Amino acid sequence: MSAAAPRRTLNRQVLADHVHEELMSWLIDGRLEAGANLSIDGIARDLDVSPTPVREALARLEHTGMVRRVALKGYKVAPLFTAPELAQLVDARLMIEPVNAELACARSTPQLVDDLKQTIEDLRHAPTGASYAEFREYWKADEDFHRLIAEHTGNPFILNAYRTLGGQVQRFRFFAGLGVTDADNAIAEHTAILDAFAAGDAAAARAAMVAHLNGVKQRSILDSAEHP
Amino acid sequence: MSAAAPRRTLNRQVLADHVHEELMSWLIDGRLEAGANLSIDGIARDLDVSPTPVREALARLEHTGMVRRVALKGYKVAPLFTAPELAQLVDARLMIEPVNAELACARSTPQLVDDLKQTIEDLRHAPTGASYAEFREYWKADEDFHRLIAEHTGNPFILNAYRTLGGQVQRFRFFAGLGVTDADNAIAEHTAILDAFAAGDAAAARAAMVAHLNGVKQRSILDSAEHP
DNA sequence: CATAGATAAATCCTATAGGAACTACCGATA
DNA sequence: TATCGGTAGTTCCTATAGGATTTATCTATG
Repeated sequence: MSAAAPRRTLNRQVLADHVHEELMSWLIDGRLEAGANLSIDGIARDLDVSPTPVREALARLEHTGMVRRVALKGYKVAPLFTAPELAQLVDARLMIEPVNAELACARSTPQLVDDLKQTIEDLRHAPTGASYAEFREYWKADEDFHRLIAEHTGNPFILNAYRTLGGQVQRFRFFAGLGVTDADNAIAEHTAILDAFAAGDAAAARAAMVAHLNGVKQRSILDSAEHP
Repeated sequence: MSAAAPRRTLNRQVLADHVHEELMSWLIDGRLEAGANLSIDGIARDLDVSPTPVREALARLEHTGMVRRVALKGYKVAPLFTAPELAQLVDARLMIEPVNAELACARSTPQLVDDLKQTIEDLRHAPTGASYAEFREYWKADEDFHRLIAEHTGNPFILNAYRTLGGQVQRFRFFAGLGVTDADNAIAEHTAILDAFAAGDAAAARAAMVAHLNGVKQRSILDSAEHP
């Protein structure tokens, strides 16, 4: 690149971050087929970037489970979940999130209740169309609700464990297409959890979270049966 | 590098993997001070490698929590744990591992029982000296015990969540220096868990794991009070 | 016709070059 | 003396070059 001028000299931001976000959005939106090869050079060409930042972005992405790496072979998009895997994912969430709800409720603040209420409002108003952009708004509101609770446990390790699951949740939700089908259920169940928070009833919060996740589990299994 | 011949032409393995393991061992062994700058170029010089694989290794390492990154600033060794953080870490383990014990016990096999017994043997025979090499043997036996159980839940997401914690456990264990002080307790408590597995009593396995982790929590707090 | 070998392309991986920003230090000037 | 400015060094970040290996294609031979 001695003839052509450098493309981004004043753009004081890390290119690898941009690549990372771009790939993330491709993966969440399902623009990439499961099992597809993620060629480093190819992505670099597509994004008009050198392979170096692509390499770094993929390395960061690997631990989310959305991308698999084989040494000296390259990266691939991880395969889609099977129905049993969907159930297992919710089982793992059932291990963590009810405790989160109980802990967060015990340390709840009016601010938290307001924030949670806001995510439910967002959920209610988010379009449930099939478009990826729309779907993402819905997903974000849903994710925010659960993440806020995880953050309010006050335990960073728990939050980290929840995040580890969350990376997978993204793909799971897209795959199952729940954003379109179970909005009413999700809003009702989130509201039940919120009510427990507002009342300061930690045991009820825990129970409501269990009920919610069991609902998610059942509905996702049904959905995945319809879309083999 | 046109004059000097390429250093590793036949070495058919990824250099970034080697750098990754090397950094990991530096971090676990405590050879790196907390808060120290991890200069990409500097590490490259030290390991006689170009910055590219170092960059990739650090990107992979970031999610373990042992290393922090600030865009355009570089990487630093994460600060050591405080006593409340140690307690929180065990709290997070208490959320996951008792369930693991219950699930794994329900699906237990003679093979698993044998493997667990072996880790206890290793624990018993591992030197408890202050040398890093010795300490690592002890830590590995301990880690194997807990990981085997997590693997036998049959739920890859749970295993993943446990691993997320595990990355932190490494530093925690080194920091607190438990490997030297509580070997007898750990062996006894692991044996109690093993007995429950051998008897096929899932509830007892769960209870024994709770007791073990509570023991770890108390002892680590005591230790960290002694070594401020 | 089928198969073996060679050529070309794609790919991963590492090294190197160089730009931009920050830091430290040192000398010159008000 | 104190402050300002410049220079060298370090560091992060990205681009580019090139080696090694695999894959695909195509040709030549049995």
